[in-house]
Amino acid sequence: METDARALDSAFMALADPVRRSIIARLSRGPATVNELAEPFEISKQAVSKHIQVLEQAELVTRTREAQRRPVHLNPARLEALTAWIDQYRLVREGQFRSLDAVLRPRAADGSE
Amino acid sequence: METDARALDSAFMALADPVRRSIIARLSRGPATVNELAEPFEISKQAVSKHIQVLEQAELVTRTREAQRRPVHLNPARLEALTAWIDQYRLVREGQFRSLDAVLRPRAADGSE
DNA sequence: AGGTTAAACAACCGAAAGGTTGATAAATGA
DNA sequence: TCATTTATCAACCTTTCGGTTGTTTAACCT
Repeated sequence: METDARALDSAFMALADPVRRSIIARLSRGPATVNELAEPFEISKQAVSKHIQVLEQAELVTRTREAQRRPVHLNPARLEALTAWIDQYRLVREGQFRSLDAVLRPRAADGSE
Repeated sequence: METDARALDSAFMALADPVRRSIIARLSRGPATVNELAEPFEISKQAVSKHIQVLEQAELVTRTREAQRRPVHLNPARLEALTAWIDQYRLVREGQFRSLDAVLRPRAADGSE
């Protein structure tokens, strides 16, 4: 399954921040509201809200509605897409040879993703 | 076992760019010089050189010296560190439905997986 | 030595990231 | 109805990113 380049851009970028990774870690234990997610951090709730928007645009999390709250849920499928991308190079490298790569990735030679 | 936060910052950030991911893809087929890496792109060689510096600081690649050339090599160990980070949350999530979700949403129906 | 090739260094620019404060919207509940 | 809770929207500011062009450094080859 070929993941779109923009999707990878936004997902990797979203994970390139300790606050957002911490939010992911928290959500792996179950959904949480913005207030709950903001609590451990020194920064403002608005800042955390922005971080959640970044994660949402990257489709790493989704949100539902419940009264005034908007619980945030982890989307493990996106995380899998990232490991899938990484693994294709991590694993290919094991064999170290171009021929193996040709077998695994019968594609153009210019490093398309 | 906990990878340093700064290392994750720089590594995920480095992968959040299509040019740099393409360079990783190319290097998975073996080392290459800056000129070779720059060739497929429209941007200047200096720009590619900067991209390589970003990858190098993230320790996703290393460089050796060979006459005037400075071949760039992939560092698969860093890629593994990233999948290791992702996997700890991707896998934990499998069994998670209770906790806050059950408390906050007695009539849950999200079907996001 | 002089010329060529490979690549980094440096200064600069526009756009985007990450933060702030203040105002607003939406649903709840007294 | 009206205050409260929850969270977003809107400006704004500063720093970083990704790109440019121009200038050096470093090693090679006659």
